Amino acid sequence: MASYNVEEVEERIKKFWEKEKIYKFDIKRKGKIYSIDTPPPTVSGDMHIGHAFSYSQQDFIARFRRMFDNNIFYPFGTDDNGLPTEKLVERINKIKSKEMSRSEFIKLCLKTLKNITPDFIKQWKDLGISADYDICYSTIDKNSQKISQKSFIELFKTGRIYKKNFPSIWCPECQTSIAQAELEDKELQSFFSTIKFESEGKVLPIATTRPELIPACVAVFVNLSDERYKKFIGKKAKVPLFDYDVPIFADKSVEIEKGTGVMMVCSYGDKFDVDAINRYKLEPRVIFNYNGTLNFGKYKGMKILEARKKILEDLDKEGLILGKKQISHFVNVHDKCGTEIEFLPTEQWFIKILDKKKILISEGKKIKWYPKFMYKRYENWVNGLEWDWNISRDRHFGVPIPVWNCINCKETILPEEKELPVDPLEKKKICPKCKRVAEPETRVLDTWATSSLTPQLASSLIGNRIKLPYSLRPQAHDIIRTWAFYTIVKSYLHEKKIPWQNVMVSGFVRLKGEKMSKSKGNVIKPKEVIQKYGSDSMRFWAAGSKLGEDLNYQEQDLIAGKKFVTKLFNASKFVFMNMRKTKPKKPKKLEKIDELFLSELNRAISATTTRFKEYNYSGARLVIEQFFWKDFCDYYLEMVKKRIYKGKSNEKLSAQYTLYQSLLSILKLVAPIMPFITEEIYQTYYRKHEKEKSIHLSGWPKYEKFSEKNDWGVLVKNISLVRQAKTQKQIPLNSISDVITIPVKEYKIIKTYEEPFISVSGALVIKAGKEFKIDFPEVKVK
RNA sequence: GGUCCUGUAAGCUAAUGGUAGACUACAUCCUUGACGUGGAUGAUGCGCAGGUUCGAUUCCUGCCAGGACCACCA
Repeated sequence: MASYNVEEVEERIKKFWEKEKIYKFDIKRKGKIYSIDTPPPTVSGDMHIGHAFSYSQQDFIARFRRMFDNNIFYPFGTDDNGLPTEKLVERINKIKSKEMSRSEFIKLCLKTLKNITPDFIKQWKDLGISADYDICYSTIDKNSQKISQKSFIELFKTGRIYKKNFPSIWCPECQTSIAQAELEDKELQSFFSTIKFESEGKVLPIATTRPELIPACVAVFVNLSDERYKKFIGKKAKVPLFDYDVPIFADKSVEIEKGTGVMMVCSYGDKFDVDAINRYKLEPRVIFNYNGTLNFGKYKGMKILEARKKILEDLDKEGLILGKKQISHFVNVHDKCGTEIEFLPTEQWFIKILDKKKILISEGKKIKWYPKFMYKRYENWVNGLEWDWNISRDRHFGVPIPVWNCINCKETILPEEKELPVDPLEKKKICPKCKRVAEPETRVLDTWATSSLTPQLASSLIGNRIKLPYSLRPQAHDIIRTWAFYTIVKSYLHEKKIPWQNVMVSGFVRLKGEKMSKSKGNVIKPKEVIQKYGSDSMRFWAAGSKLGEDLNYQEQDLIAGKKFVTKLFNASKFVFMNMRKTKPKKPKKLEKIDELFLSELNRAISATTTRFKEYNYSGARLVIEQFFWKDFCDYYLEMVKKRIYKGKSNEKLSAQYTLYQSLLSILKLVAPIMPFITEEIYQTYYRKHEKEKSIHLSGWPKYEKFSEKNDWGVLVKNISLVRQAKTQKQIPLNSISDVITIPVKEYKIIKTYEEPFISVSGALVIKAGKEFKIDFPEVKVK
């Protein structure tokens, strides 16, 4: 152990942990179980820095709890179900899923996943995430499919799940319906064109950003109190270019000031149109195919944007455009692909949730959110819900909806539980009523319908021994409206329970205040950071900001962690350089200064423990950092050095005992944040004297009441004054000083610790006086 | 438009109703038997305006700036 080789040590320690199964969950271990509903990362090529950030933060808590509570359930999972995986597989294999059969594509997905998942998970191991990787699920594995399908069947049987033909949010790119939670805003440049509609020979101008919807127009709305258009109410309007009539209604939702004050209702431009068409029982004119092309006339087959351009040209030719201006506005897009969404009438499966908004809010309130304000985001989301949860997706790769439909009698046929998991496409079912072959449901479940069951998925791997609520759900704030929300929904609907007692919500990593994204090209790869600085440093960095706060990434911040590792390494080397061969027993009488330092240690343990318990890992880091570097290294070590070198045996033993114990405690306090270096030091110096085979399995340091006296502070202050004086005089810190005068009030305290004080200050005489003063021997001028 | 979060040194980040503390960078000095990948010292800071208070960086209100989420987007 000459100098600390980060790469070599971390690799070796990692192997040690795996070989010794340090993080293996054992239900028989003593102590209350602390259970964590670990987030399953979406499988992709590389870990994102945001992952490194938030998984480190949850691992601090996991490691703290492992040492504190003794028994921790910390499973691992991967999310590889649904669109992101499909897209990844398409990219890797350079194919299009819709051009393959479902079973072919699924096979390819599973094969691709098998190839890339191990390397992906390895990055979590490299970071030192202390999950039990043997308790590992994938959201697409057979067991997960079974549990997810079982959930569907249960909810269907209780009437929570229904099927409805309804204009739903549709992504023309992914060609599937999606849920409200999957919408995102995107700013787009667009033309706001005023189009000439007519009614009885008079002009009715309508402004729109979506002229391609003109042929889908089924009504025109004006405001009842709008003097300009009042006279048209009840009459017909002629739709330009397409030459058919639509009714003109008065509707109070029309804002007089907006656009021209006249609006067209199309099937379907937005949620408002859906609502309006229902209210007035209008016959929709659906002009889009599922793939986002138009379905009629000369525009047939054109993509929406293409058709928009063409229709504008045609309108222009006919002199039907009254005005045109460029605007930028926000539109709803699909969060996975950024495509503008449409509303298309399709038959979809829904979980009814709108009637449970109130209770879902009160369920959310029962959970402790860290930081607290994150609860508000949940509440806002639930309050703003306008759709039931659409759980069907027209995709290939996902958990199949376990249903057959009888076309004849409309009966929905469910599988038996023992048949699960089942792919209806692969199995024939006969309608029990009509005795005819039923049609298999072709769609799959929304990926959240499965990942909202992560507590059950993980628990199922150990015989369902972990019950709701779990102790902790760690996650980032972007998925409060999805993962957190849906998990609360399912736990309530199935068990009438909250899924977890606590939620800790991490912030985001930013770069110069900006969100990192591939498109901006400002992505930092944790792999490379770890290679350069080590996992301990990476984790130390992740502990640098409060829970829930975003953190600006800058490479120089990694230096602090790296230095801290070196310091721990060197301090430990020093301590054991002067240690006896056997474990130093507690002497009958401790030196005063050792006693004082142990009491300071007590204080630090107490502060760290409190902070970790409150998920305040950054506060904990601050305390330990300060205590180890300043109090332990800069002051205590300096004070005991000489005694260690040449003290009498009992004096020496007192120092050795104190050093041994306090360093061990410090290492334990640091262990949740820096698991590698602390394990390395533990194995090198402590293992032969201590019974636990890993520091991470050792008990959290205990603390007792400590005195409120501030002797340590006084001592530190005076030593600091001595150093200040020497620095000002530009002389070495170990130089001798003649007389040090201490203020009367503090003199008594210093006198109590005279030996260590003299040892550090090099004073020949200490005396009481009015104020602090230091005299140096006269230096003869050459 | 609504809800929420954040504004502290050059950068990053704490605590606090009473002298604002680390870290990185910077400057000066110190090579002493753990560590120069070190030690010591130093300089620079509470977004703006009111209010409550003996006293506000902290509590309240407004404003400004940044961010998140939602709504609207004819």
